[in-house]
Amino acid sequence: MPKTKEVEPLAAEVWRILFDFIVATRDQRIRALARYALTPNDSRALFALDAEGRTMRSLAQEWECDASNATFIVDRLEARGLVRRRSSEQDRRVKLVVLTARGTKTRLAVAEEMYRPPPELTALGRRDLETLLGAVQKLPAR
Amino acid sequence: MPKTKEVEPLAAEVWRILFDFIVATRDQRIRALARYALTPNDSRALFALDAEGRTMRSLAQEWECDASNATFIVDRLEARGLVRRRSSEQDRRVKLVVLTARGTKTRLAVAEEMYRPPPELTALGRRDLETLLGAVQKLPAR
DNA sequence: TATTGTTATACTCTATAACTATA
DNA sequence: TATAGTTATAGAGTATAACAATA
Repeated sequence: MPKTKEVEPLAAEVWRILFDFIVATRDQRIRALARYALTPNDSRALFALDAEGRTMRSLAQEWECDASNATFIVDRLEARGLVRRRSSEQDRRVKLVVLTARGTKTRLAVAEEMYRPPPELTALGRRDLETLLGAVQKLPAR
Repeated sequence: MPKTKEVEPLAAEVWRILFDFIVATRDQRIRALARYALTPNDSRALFALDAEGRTMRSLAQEWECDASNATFIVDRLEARGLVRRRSSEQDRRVKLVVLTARGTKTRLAVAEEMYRPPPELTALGRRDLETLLGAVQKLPAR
C-alpha cells in the first residue's frame, strides 16, 4: 500500500478540526466587518482592488458575477468614497476602478481585523504555535 | 514582559497563513455545494437540523434572521423534500422541522465534501500532518 | 461589427408589519 | 393578552436583455 493512502485519514482529521474552527469563529469576523459597515461581499470587493486600478470587466470575472452586478457593487463603494472610477486613456470604453486614500485605509483596517488571531488559537501557547507555524508555512501561498 | 505578549505575533502569523488558505480554498467548497444544487446558506440550514426536530423560532434565532425569512428558507428545503414540518403535540402553535431521509443523506454527503481535506493540506505529508494534528487537537471543540 | 460598461427590468433573499391559530 | 408561525409587502442584491459609447 503506498504511503499516500495512509496520509489521507490523517489529513482529513486535521482538516475537520480546522474547518470546524473556521466555522465556529466566522461570526466574530462578520461582526468585525459590520463595525466598518461592510458586508463580507464588500470586504471581498475591497480586497480585489488596489491603487493601480482594475477594469470593471476583470472585477466581474474575479467575482464571478454579471457585469451589471459589478456596476452595482462598485457604485456602492464609490458612494462611500472608498473607490473611484477613472477612464482608461488607451481605450476610452474601459473604466479603471481604484482605491481612494480612504479605501486603502479601510482595506488595511479590515485586513488587520481579519488577520487578528482568534483567542482560542493564541491560547495554544508558544510551543504549539511554533510547531503549527513550522507546518503551515509549507502550505503553498496563493 | 509576560510571555503572552510574545505569543501574539506568533499566533498572528499562524492565523494569517491559515486564513489565507481558507480563503484560497473557498471556491472549491462552494462548487462542491453547487453540485448538490445547494447554496452556502442552504448548507448552513441543513446543518442546523436533525431527525428530532427544531422549532421555527429556534432556527430563526440560530440563523440570526427574521422568523419570516426562516419560513422562506425552510419552505425551499421542504419543496425539495429535504425537510418536513410537523406540529408539536404539546403546543399546537409550534412546528418542528425535521430532516427527511433524503435530507439526512444529503447532509451526510455535504459533510463529506466539506470535510474532504484540500489537496495542498494532504500534500504536507505524514510527519507534518501528525505534528499539526497534535497541535490543533488542543483547540476547543465547539 | 464587436466590446466595455450602464440602465431597465425581473427574480431571489431578506426584513417589517399585519394576520391566523393557538395558548 | 401573548406567542408561534405565516402571509403581504417592500428593500437589497443578483441576473438577463437592451442600450450608448467607443473600438
